Amino acid sequence: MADVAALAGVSKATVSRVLSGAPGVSEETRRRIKALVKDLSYVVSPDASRLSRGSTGRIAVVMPHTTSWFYGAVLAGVLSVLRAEGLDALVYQVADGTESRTFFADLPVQRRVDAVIVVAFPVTEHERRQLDLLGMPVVVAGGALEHHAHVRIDDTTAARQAVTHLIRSGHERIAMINAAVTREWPYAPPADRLDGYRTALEDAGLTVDPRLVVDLPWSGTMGADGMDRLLSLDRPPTAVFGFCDEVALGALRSLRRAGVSVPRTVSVIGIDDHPLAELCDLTTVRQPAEQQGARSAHLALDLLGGAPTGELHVTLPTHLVIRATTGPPEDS
Amino acid sequence: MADVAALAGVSKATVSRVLSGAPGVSEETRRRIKALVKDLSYVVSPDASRLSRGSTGRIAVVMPHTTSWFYGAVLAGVLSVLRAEGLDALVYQVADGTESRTFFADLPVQRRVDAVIVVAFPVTEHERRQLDLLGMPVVVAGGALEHHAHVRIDDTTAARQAVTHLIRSGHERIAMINAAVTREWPYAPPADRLDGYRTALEDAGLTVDPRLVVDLPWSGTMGADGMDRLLSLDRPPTAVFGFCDEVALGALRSLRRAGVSVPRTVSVIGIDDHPLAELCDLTTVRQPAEQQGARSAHLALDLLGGAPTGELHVTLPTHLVIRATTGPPEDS
DNA sequence: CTGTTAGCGCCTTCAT
DNA sequence: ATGAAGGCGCTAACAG
Repeated sequence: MADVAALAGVSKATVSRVLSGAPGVSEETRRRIKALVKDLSYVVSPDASRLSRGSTGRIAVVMPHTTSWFYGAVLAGVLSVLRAEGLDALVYQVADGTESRTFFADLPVQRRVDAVIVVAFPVTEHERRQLDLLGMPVVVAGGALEHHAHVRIDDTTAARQAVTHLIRSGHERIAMINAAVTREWPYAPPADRLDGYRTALEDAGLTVDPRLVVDLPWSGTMGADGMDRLLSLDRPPTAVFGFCDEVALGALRSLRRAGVSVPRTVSVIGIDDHPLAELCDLTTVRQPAEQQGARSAHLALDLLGGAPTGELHVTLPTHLVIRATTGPPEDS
Repeated sequence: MADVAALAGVSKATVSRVLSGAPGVSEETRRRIKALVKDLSYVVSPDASRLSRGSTGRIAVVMPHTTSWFYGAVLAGVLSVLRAEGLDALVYQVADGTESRTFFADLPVQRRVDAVIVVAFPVTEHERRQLDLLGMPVVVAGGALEHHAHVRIDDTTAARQAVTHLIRSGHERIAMINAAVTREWPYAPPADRLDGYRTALEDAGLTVDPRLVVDLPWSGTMGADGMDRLLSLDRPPTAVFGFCDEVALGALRSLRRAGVSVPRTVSVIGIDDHPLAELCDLTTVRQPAEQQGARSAHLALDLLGGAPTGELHVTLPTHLVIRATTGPPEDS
């Protein structure tokens, strides 16, 4: 910048003003400096700028992993909003317990970012306190956290929408394959979807048969495993509600391999509307993943702006998407 | 840091030495300062540190989108390596033509990072030149770029593995549903997979029937659309090779809806080994996405270290994964 | 409107 | 082994 100033015959201050669009520079010198800057293809050093300005111009996105659709979509939403605002995103992947421990112990985001967006992450009480003493805005996408802004869906409602659809189709023996929430697959509050399943049944005057609820730790094939278990029952269910689409797709595999007709003999429904759900003709409840990311980013920006103008706790709606894996039960 | 120095009764220089692990400090003062630092839970400002040191401690990851499995997996690989090295990742999503244009015009990564990892991105000649004048290491993951390091698979070979598997199973009328590469879905070199398809057929003494090659611009359902087209042929193929798993899964949907038995009447194969391929029992050729990310990150680190010790052009192997969507043709 | 003067927080010679 | 001083590149008061 010193060079530019010298070549333009002005002071660094003036160049700085031009580059930051600050007022108080004559149109003419402004034009001259701009031309020179373009000529030299000069760009300011954000770090130096931030050092003296105070803010980093970056925000951290913390997620357990980046591979599955949900996290990718949330990230996409965050990025598109931040880019528009000229902010950079630092992505931190905090997968297993070890990484989580060191992350919250070292808090590597300290002094590196102006705000943190935590994506669908089960935060312990201790970790929450760590987050608090970070002293910067924290917003949660796809979950909730005491004392902090968040954007999410209502998991209980989503589950009810799914199960109610099955009930309305005439089903009475409805099973649920539930994912025990772990560090590796934490993307919904532990019990919300199960609660939705239960209340939907109860509201319809149906009883909850504990044998029809399969609880498994997350794995790529847990949906298939869960379905196998259900198929080995004396009286298998006529419909299955999967914790999420990936679980439901796993259930479909077991049914296909077992030669069970879908939806004639067994109906299957999930939650998410994963892109591949469409290709598998899976009935599901859609949740807006990208929007959750985008709204979180907006919330973070608001918080940064100092004026939390809107609501700090956003719940986005979910919608039933009926495809080909659900239908009336065989004997009805 | 000034505070720490004052409280410890030493100079900032000493504190700095301790914090950066530099030699020339007595064990005793070192211990004392460390304790104090922990007490105050003080951390250095990376920005300030970098300002005076010169490097940013960050590297940029540029990808067309973050939603699909491949990109997420590559990102995961990159992140795990960088984290181990204490480097931060700035993620840039450059989706459509407009974003791409502004990205390469403004080069927002300038002065913000020490190196750039470009993920599976079709770079034009002009853009390549822009990248060159960035003056920092650029490595390509999942693709190749003149003058730059890269990590990828051999797409031609992968396609040959897939098609050869079909040929060995006895198929002769083998179709390909090819994704016309676009900005939105650029994750393989335009013609490589098609070439692999062709040479595999030719090597087996089979003729390439142009009617069996469907070229469609990328979309979520292009696999299904392509399959519909193939099914409407006078003599439909007995096997279909999809550009990638998502295309193959789309083909499966069309076959299922049309009541065509798989693999009895038509076999289907893809490339990727997408996590859901397993749930759909899809035969495919696996490519190591996460590894491509990890290796790219290592390459970037090497380049940063100044000593490009290893090979700068890495090609990772792919493997056939046989599942349930391929088998011998009906009449053989 | 423009230039001068201080820092921002840290690292790095060079002395001591 | 430690301290003092200068500078990294830029912005933010103040002056003019």
